[in-house]
Amino acid sequence: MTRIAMHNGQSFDRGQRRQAIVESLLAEVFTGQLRAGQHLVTQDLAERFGVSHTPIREALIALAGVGVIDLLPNRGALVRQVTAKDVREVCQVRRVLECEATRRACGRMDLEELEALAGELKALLGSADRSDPRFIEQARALDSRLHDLVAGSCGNDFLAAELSRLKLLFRAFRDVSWAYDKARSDYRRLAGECREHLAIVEALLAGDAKAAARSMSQHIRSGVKYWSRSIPAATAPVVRSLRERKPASNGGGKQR
Amino acid sequence: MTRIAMHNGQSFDRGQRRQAIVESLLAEVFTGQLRAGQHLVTQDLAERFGVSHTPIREALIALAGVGVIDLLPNRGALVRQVTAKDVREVCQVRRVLECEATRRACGRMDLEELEALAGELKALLGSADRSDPRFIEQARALDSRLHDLVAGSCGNDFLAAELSRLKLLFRAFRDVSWAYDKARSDYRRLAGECREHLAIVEALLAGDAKAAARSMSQHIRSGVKYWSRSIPAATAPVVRSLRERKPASNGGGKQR
DNA sequence: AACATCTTATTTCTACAGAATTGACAACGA
DNA sequence: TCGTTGTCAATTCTGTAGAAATAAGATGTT
Repeated sequence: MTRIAMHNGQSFDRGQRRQAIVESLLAEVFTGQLRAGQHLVTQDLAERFGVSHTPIREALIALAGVGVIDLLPNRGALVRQVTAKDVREVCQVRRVLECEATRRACGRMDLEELEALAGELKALLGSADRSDPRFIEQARALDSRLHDLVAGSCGNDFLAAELSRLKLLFRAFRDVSWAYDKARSDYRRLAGECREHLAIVEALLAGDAKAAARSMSQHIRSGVKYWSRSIPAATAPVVRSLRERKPASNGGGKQR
Repeated sequence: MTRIAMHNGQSFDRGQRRQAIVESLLAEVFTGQLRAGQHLVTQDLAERFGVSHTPIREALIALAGVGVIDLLPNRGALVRQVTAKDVREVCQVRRVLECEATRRACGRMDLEELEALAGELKALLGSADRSDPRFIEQARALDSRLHDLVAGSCGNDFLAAELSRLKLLFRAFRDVSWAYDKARSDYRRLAGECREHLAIVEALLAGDAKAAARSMSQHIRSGVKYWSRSIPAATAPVVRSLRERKPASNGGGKQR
């Protein structure tokens, strides 16, 4: 029996390898171990994961479907170049969908969960030491919880799935462009985010769908504004030695 | 040199096969040759396309990424069951995004193209014989042109790509549920659609983004309302055992 | 540059190991 | 007797590995 070791130490059996590799590679994109523009060579990955190149190839096809890499016929896979424009565009779409989800979720959400979120957000805002690494961690966790709660309560599974895909893309893009520049985890921004989150949660608690959607829109807008300042510099220097060529369309991949 | 023959008679060389197979299978889903719930067997497909099962597998992975089939580990691929709920959910998302695209496109669009569309829509509405098969054809063509024009002019490539993906899904769902029931190509509905299209185009010509988005929203809403009536009946009876057996003695018996 | 050749990497094929399902058949209970 | 249930071998299909085919890029020569 063959098993493969993944980033998280788990191993997987036959029939689960592709998925395991997909997740592992995603994690590597998030952490910046795989950089934008980088050429992924199937043979190398195969050796690294201790499998043949077949499941690697399949994982790459799946990743292209998510939109994290580009597949060029006969020339392999590239971690997607991310321009500020890409991030802006993804965020515009995300904003529209998050707002819709917020409107739909309003009034159908678990109030206890919302109250708990509100409480934790307030506690976090009141806490003295914002440079505590745990502050960052908690802020991110709360962000995830809020967005997941909204998506899960919007009553539209397809919408929820789309949002989780966009979140994934957004995270990948953001983290790739950040890998070089840790200083960006800027505390003022995080506190601002908390306040935005709180505004959303309070509108949701009040059952005011319009206000909640407005707050959500504002929240994402200010995020875009913030990130887009940091992105162009990070994406510029990546040289692409491959000749530019058209057929960007893989199976389900986004064309850009 | 190996080439494979596709549904449309084209053939493709190495490096384009997966894409070709994806498109071919998509077309078969559209036309109802592949029905919801049907089990896709890689070997059969491989023989049918005259390739080994490797590129077939890859195509199936890509199709799963698009959302047209489900992939069950160690148990192959199923053409997705489509419930009325699925269609509703996809349409909700599509409505939100189409409206956003409409708002963004408003004022940046090619006025000549819009005028031309308006003219053709009016001509179509005025034409006497609505049961002419060409009426249907033209109505659909104009629908495509309008939505493509909006998507292409919205200034957000990612949004445009998302819309084209949703359109694909929507078409797949609609056509699968229709394959049995041709009578659904109902002329009154088509004429109504034309009027909705005309309203959108006129608002766009007037540069009234709000009105255009509202018309677009109305257009998609009325579409959903219409389709969702026809879908439950079509999706209910498609239960079948996972495995479809070939007649042992006669190799000529086509698998449907 | 233009061309021929070499090298590397991708794509496809073939073969086989492991899952899942079928179908036969026996044991059991009504 | 009939129908149900459980077991097991046979079959079919999926998933992976490894080899073969071929395309793209690199190198070297003129």
